[in-house]
Amino acid sequence: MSTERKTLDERAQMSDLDRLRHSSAHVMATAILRLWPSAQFAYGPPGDYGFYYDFDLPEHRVTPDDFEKIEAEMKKIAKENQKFDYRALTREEAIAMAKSGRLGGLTERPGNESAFKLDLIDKIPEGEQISCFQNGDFIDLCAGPHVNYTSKCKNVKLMSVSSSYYMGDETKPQLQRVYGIAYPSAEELATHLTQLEEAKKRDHRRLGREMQLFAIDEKVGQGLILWMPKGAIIRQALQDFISEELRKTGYSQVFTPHIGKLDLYRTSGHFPYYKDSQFAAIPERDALKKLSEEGCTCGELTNQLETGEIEGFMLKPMNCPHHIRIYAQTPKSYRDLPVRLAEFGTVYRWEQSGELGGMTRVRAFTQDDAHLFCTPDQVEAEIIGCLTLVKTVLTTLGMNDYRVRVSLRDPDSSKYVGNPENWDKAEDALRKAAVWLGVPFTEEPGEAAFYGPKIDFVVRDVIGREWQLGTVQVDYNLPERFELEYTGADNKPHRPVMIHRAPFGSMERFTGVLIEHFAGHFPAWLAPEQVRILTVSEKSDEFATTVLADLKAAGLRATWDNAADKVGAKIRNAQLDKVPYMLVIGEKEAAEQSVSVRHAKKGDLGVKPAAEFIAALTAEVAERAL
RNA sequence: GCCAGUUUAGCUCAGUUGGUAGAGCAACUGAUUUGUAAUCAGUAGGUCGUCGGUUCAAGUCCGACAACUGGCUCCA
Repeated sequence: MSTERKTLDERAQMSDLDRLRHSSAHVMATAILRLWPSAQFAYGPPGDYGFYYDFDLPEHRVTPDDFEKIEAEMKKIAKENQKFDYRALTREEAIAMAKSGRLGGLTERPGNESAFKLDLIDKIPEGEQISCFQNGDFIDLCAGPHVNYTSKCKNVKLMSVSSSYYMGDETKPQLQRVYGIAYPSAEELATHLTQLEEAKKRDHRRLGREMQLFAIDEKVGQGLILWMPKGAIIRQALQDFISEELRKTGYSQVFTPHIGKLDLYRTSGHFPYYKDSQFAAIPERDALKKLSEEGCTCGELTNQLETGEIEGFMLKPMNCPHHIRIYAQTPKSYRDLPVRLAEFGTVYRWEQSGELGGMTRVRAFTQDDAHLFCTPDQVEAEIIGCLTLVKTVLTTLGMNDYRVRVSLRDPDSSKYVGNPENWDKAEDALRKAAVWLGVPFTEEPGEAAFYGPKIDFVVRDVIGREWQLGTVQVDYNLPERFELEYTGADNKPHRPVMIHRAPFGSMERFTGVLIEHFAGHFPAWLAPEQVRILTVSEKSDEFATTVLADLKAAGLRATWDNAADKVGAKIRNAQLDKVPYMLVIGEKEAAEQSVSVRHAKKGDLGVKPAAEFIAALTAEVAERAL
């Protein structure tokens, strides 16, 4: 949520829904003031599903226990049907009202001036109309627009309380923030709440545990994913899929260690510049011993590691430097380019503890990484190759709702490395590639990294959340820092361009998003258990044994539920385990060598000869059908 | 890292003003041989997140720490 002031134009275009939500924020502020009159409000915009308001209230910490009270007051205010009145103010009037505590208050509040409102007034450009809105006794500095009456704001529900920094600035004091949702009708509100329940059911953290796909263990460490056998099957299937595509498109696969010398990262510029987001450096054994004998402090050690007086190692925060050194092993000619080095490379980053969550934000993750080294002329074709791969990946998985973000440099800034002509060329290449791709894309000037422009794929999941997954980045910086070269047709040394790309982003985040995308119902090629045989009674055991052996011989992941349960119970269990195919085998099927096929999502698929089913499923898996 | 909330059996949860820790599901054992979403009975399972404090007595009250959840900040 941007805290920048919206222009009047943007405000005039505010949707009816946003008006309702913004007005609901005012109603909530009114309610909170009735309960705690000293509250000082800062900023209360509409959001995706509702609204929030940030405020300072030292006398009371709002907790979810207070929601009932606040909501009751809000309902009362809605019932009072207060009118939202607009009033234009001169800057002097506005400042006077803020100083008296009247802005963002129900009354004048001597000795409790509206400091945030004063600051907001200060931020309103000279010449722009300053205004306030009043509903009942509550007056708030506000450009609007609003709904006409508070009675419109009756379908609201407070959702959570949290904290935020004023203007999103970490150095500013923390405020309390209460989030609520608001809809025009009670039905829409109820629908949204139902959707939230559904979303909870497909939460990858919950499904990951229930389906035993992965675990995060307190003893192992925060943000460190343990892939359990079933999760590992999914990951392996995904890696096989990528590897196959890489072979088809001329990549070379490499392997590199998980650590590298600090000097490597001094050259790449990642150490010590990004040291706060990396695991601490590992000093060399001998250096450590010597320093300890000299009685060296921790601070001195850190210092010497940074300056390079003592050497050490680092868990790799990215794979590029290793790949670069592979490129540099032999002299390259323009005829050798492009060189495409791929690796499922595990990297380690020290994310702040509060940022960790499930599989989507972790401290050790494996990128489906590759680095392409090419001539400036090849950049466009290589980018198109990368985008094709990302598109293939997303299409294969049925993730068709995505947008593409092209991050370009800020033309007014000088922080970028590489020469402007190459930047123009690369940005143009990215733009062309995005057009060629034929999906909606936005250009975002100023969003490029200092080393080059990039394209990100932002995938929208089934419940509307967006995830940044695949990425393709052009890099002029690292080839420079590592002094990479190739010999051109002119027999002179040239500097290659490097492209970083990862279609999944990381195996962890991608799998997490996939779990939610499929709600745990993976297509057969990914499902940890593809088929389960359910026998009706022991009378069919002999045939079931044959079918199981045939399934396994066909390379399918099959099991047999031969417990003494009723078929109904076996189906229920298989269904809860989200096994895509269930084969019911009873005396009838055994007699005709057939299986009664049931699909976890499609239901009853009828009786088929066993051999026919096995052939069909084998084909389905091979073509990675959804 | 910051703010807030949460933490009781593998899972979902109950546990009264402080007085010997409970249910359902799962697991295990036995019986049942069953036809498209739950067969019956029994058994076992807990240092109530960890450490400390108050108290005759702590799952319950207080403190510190940890993990998790929701946000904030961050994501090369």
